[in-house]
Amino acid sequence: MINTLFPCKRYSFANDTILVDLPNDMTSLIEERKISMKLKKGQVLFYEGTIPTGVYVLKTGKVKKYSTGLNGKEHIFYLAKENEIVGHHCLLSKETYAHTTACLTDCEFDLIPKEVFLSMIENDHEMLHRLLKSISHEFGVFTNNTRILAQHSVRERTALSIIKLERFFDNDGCIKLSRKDHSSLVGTSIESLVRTLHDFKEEGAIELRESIIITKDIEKLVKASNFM
Amino acid sequence: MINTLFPCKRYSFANDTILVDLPNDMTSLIEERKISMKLKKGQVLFYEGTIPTGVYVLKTGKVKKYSTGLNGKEHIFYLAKENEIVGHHCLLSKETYAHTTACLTDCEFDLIPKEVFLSMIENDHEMLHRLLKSISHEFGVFTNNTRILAQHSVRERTALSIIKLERFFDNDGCIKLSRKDHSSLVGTSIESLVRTLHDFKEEGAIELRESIIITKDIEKLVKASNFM
DNA sequence: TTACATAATTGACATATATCAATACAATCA
DNA sequence: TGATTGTATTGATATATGTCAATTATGTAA
Repeated sequence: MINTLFPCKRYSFANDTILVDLPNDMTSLIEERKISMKLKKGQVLFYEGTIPTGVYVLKTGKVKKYSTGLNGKEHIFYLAKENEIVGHHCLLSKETYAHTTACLTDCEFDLIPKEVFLSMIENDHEMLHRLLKSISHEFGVFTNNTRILAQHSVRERTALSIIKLERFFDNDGCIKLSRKDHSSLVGTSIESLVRTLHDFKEEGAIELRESIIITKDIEKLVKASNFM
Repeated sequence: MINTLFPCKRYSFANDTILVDLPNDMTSLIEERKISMKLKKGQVLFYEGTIPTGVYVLKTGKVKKYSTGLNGKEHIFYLAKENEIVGHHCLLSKETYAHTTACLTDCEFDLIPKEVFLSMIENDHEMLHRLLKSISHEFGVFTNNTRILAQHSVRERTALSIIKLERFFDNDGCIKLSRKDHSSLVGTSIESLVRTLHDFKEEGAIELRESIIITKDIEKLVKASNFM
């Protein structure tokens, strides 16, 4: 539905198909070598500046990716959910992590050790191409995101964030995210976000229940986002 | 010098080593199939939304990459110069161009046709890895850029832009860029940029001569950028 | 349950920044 | 050379947004 109203592709990363339908030997290699792990809500998967030990497959739960700026203020530039790969960029660029990844909910991960992952892309062309395609696609998404930050108002960015968050949570329009995280995602202060949400509520675009946002009228939000 | 004052790497793309020291058969393949072309200052190399026909190697000159937003306002997210590859992302993601590329100066390009480039990455692992590394690195740079847009003031971003532009032009501190382009790069209005430049001049950080910026005191700019 | 901590909201206010309008300057061309 | 066009600068003003402070609501542990 929302896809007809909104060009979602240019606005979302979606790297959840990199590991599907791999040849059997790959799948069994992963099964054999993967390290399963669980983290609680709020815990950090890896920190900015540290050295990658592998890539993570998020089995259940949701995480935020952010870098830390002035006064320790978080800037969330991406949310990931089930079946997405996390932490592959820095492994591929052979650098330390450029950002921190922390859990928004309780999470389960499979850690694929560095050498396993690297040997996989060394031996499996299909996977290498998927990776390349995925990362190249993200380039366009980032282009869009920086433009939106540079040119759009807080009100417009907030509307856009709700549209994206509805898709991300995919739960009857219910969005569960703290005001702090939400404001870091939009790139504004908590207070400005709260006021904008209040406006959208008044206008009948959303409902607010115990800090949960429920979308009511996406078309109004699309109009408010002023994206085209 | 500036490298000691400033962590340049996290702030610059630098994809100028992808094609150097390739095996002889690659180099001769490129030589054989490349199409040389020249464009005048102001001309467009390719437009947002069109289909890629190959990748371009910028031999001489400088270009801007931008996407067009509200009211046709440009958002410049990257400047490229001699020896950089342009237009490879969309070829790899198999999408239409996510942005426009236009010449800031007279330019010379080598166009490597799509099928030649794709066969190169198919057959040369080294190049594939360089590409992957380069694009993954850009991910971290973009992370930084969005954070700077979200959290830093126009004054801070302007200072940062001058520091980056000095490196980019690499010409005794002389920066030649129109106010319009410069403001699109910083993500602000022309007037706000002009006023900020005026301030930096007053403070002795830069000089302004016939619309050219000459850096005088980088340390002052680093301080003004407030980047750490 | 109560007490405490954390999160969300609201209000008042200061200010950074965009916008509109006018002027000055520079570049190009006939 | 002057005329014309585009670019840069300055001024005045409105407003969106951030900040600080106070209040209310919510969640959590004893």
